[in-house]
Amino acid sequence: MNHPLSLYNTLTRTKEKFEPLQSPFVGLYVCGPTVYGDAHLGHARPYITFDVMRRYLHHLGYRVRYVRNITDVGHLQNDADHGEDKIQKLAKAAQLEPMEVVEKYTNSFHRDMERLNVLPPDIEPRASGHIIEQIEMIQEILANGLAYEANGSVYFDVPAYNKDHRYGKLSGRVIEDLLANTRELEGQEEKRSPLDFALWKKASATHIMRWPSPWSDGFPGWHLECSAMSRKYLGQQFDIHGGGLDLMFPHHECEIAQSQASHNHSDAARFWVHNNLITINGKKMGKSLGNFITLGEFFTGSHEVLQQAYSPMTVRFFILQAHYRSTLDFSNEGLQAARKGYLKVMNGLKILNQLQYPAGAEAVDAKAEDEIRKLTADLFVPLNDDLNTAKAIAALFNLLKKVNSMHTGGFKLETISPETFEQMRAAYRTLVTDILGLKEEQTASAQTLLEVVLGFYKEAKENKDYAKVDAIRAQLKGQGIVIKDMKTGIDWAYEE
RNA sequence: GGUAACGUGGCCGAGUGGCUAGGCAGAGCUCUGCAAAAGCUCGUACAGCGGUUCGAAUCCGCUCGUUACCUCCA
Repeated sequence: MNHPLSLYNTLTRTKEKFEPLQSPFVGLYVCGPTVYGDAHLGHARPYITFDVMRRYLHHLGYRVRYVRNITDVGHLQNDADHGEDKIQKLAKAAQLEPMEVVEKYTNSFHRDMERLNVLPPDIEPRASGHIIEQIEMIQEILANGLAYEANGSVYFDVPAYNKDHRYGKLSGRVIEDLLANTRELEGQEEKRSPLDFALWKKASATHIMRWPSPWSDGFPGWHLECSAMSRKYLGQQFDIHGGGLDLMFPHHECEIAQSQASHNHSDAARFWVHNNLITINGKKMGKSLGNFITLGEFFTGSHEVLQQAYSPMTVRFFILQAHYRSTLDFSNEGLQAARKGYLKVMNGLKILNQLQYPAGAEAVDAKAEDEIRKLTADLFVPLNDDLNTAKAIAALFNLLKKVNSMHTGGFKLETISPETFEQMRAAYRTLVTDILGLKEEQTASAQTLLEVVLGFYKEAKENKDYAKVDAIRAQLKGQGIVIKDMKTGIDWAYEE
């Protein structure tokens, strides 16, 4: 596969040319949601980011297997919940079965993702469905002498592992520094070192999410599922592992250690890719901070800080207008700007679909031809540089100016060749719909009705019945549609 | 405290040594029955102070400020 795609690899802290282990196949694993609450804007970022990555890899000709898990068991807490499972806690409070909670929020997550036009992963494994694989992995690590059992629980032996491998290589941590800053926490007396983390945790008598194992009735440690499931579906070594920056330590660090300790393959994934966080008033949007806005609230506008509802495509565009490794600050102004930008891009797509190359009128001007060819080529260049969607969108706007001029007649279509025209049209469509994953939010039937109304408008206009003309215009404006009277005809556009 | 980042014009946000990023907002013009849309034009930038260089938003140092991870979190 000959292409110039490079990605920033957290492991090496550099951009590296992307080469799959077994071209044309690409294995991509992304840490999925913990399903105990509705997804918020912060969750949308990794899933949109890696959705675009997956779409772009596909565009380049790779055959991608995209695996994104559902975490539905076992996230231990060491704080006020005293080791209770989050899902279990919520279930008790609501008098629900834990799996009922899991199902509810899994469904809600899927709905949100669908609205955001995030394609479903090829495999979406659940942690609860892979207990056996996780137990197997623990046994392997035990056999290699890098874990130990204590009172029915099993812990990963970080200091032992660190003798031959470097625990902390991904996040740049040094074990001595970590030890020097460890706090005394409750329930850790079973551990030999405070850095050790649970592979299997014995369930207390009241803990209802539990599975049998060689060591106790209990549940797997929270880093283990990703290691076990990525190996099962992508192999011991695969191409790309993605997730949020906040998962880098300890989650991904532990994944690397577990994989190395169980099957002796360095790093599990060759590329470790991390998206940055979404902030609100400069602070990370997160569950624990209580400063999050759910995606559902965005779509309906039902949150006090939202000045209006923001559609799924507005949210998607907002996220894509920043590079995935930069923090992105939420603001109403930013969302409103994104909304206008999105509509502008979609209006361009509509225009492009209508444009027809004038038959037999070819009068190619070398300068115009070069200009369009260059603007078209520029569309994809930024994506090869670590998936810079922000820059690609900027390039899109530059081309869009020309497209709009073609539509209004300022740029004569015949000054470029039919081939250049078709290439431009195809490139614009491909970038917008296939790669960036932006789609029309208006239904097709509504558009058909609109054409009918425009017929009446045209008629009133020809009769100089301006009262009717203005009335139709006002009515449509109320629906977010504006009418454009141009020399070349009547058209409509989404009100930006 | 340790580790990792960041600080760009009214707002958002690209940019890893020289070539207009882009969007939103604002001003003007063209077009128009009036509009709208679109196009064209315009303005205030690179936290501060030093340094390297023919040349720095971009490299180095210091100062100030902000954030993230180290504890569940995308």
